[in-house]
Amino acid sequence: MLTQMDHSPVDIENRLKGVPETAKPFVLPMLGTVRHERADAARNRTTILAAAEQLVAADGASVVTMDRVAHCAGVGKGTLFRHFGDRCGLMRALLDERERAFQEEFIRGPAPLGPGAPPRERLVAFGERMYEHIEIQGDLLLAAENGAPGERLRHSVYAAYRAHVIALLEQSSYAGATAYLADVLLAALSSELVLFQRREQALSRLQLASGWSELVHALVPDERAR
Amino acid sequence: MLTQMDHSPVDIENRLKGVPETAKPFVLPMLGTVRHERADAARNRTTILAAAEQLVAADGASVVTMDRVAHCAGVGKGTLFRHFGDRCGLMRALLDERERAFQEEFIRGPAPLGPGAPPRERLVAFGERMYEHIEIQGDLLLAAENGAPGERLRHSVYAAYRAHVIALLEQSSYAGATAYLADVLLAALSSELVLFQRREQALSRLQLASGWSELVHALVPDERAR
DNA sequence: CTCACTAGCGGACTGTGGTCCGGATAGGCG
DNA sequence: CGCCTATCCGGACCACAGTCCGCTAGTGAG
Repeated sequence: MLTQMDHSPVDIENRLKGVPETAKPFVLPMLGTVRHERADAARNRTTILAAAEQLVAADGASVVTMDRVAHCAGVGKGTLFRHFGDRCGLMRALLDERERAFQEEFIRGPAPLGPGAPPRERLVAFGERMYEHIEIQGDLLLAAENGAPGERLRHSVYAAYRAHVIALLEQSSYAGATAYLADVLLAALSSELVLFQRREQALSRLQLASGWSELVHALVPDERAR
Repeated sequence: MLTQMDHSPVDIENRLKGVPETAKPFVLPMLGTVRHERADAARNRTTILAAAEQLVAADGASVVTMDRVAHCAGVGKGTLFRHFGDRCGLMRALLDERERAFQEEFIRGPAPLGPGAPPRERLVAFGERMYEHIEIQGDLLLAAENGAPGERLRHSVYAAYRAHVIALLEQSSYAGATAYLADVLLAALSSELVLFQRREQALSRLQLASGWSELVHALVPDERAR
């Protein structure tokens, strides 16, 4: 009917939406700081997450509907979407804690995943850790990614992985286009592909790990070669 | 109401459905032959395809709804689903002709895409041709693939690509796990990723092509090395 | 040509994701 | 303590994919 603006769940955008330029102090809140969430809202968020977690654990992520989560949490459907934007957002929120820990591991954790090991070894470890991650969170990852096509690639989680892989490639003496190669390597670790390989192709975890190691060794030069 | 069999659009399954074992001659029709489609049904199929094609050309695949196609073709919605199974099936049908030609090219066409060139060159050509394919059919490919997660990997189109790449890898003297590598290479050519690289990352076609070429050269040994 | 059989048809119906807006309320402020 | 308003709530509502089933008409047999 009017401007078909995207329905982003990001709070900042809502905040800046239709503000008439009154005497409101022109302050852009620091990114990352959340302007005081009302107590009932916070309570609802945790209630919803708990309900969702329970339902996912019981029935599997793929059959959990927003209606059921809302009903089970004792809130209206609008509340779910207010907090999480869309279904994928809710799933991502469920993954958030593990995801955060995972990122922490490869950014600041111990070698070979974290800093200290040569970049090629870190890449190998990264892939193995990602396979493990997918093994554990499989269905949830699938549910979190299956939104608009290409949405997962635009999201901050992917951006973090991408930045990490690019950094490792640059630390190695890889001569080619690092961004391109990073996307290719991450494509090899996408949950959709990996779950297909595990379930349909019946590849063992070992086969995946050795395939990945081979791949990285073929593509990424040893640090000493620089 | 009865056996909840999957709603596959494949004719063979329908054919074998609830046949009582009367005196019907026990004949398995050759695969690929379609048991006589009624004239009105065939007419409807082409009408639907024409309507869909027109709508996709006019508005883009992503906003074309089944209702609109049905209405625009002057048939009921049930008819669409009878013929094509689901939305992705319709999109795939729209792609079918080009897809067929593409496959023909790399199976029986002239070198370097077809047989005659060394496998590594054929792989490079395959990627370039795939990039071109995605360039032209982008949105339609996206619409055709965005179904249940992993469905695209289970489909015959993917299987054909996969078989082709595996064959090329085996023809080269690649020593590792060909199936794993084939999936990785195809992941690098998935329309989702490629459209992301083109549109979000603003990579040029040339950058993609050279990235791909680099990738293949790093991974696949030259034939003479065998 | 006629009949019977069944493939095919169509559109009402269901389930799900996502939107909207009138009403309720937390919590800062006087 | 009571008011005021930004914030939040809830569920009615919409759009769309996909299902179902009673009816129609094409087709092959006789």
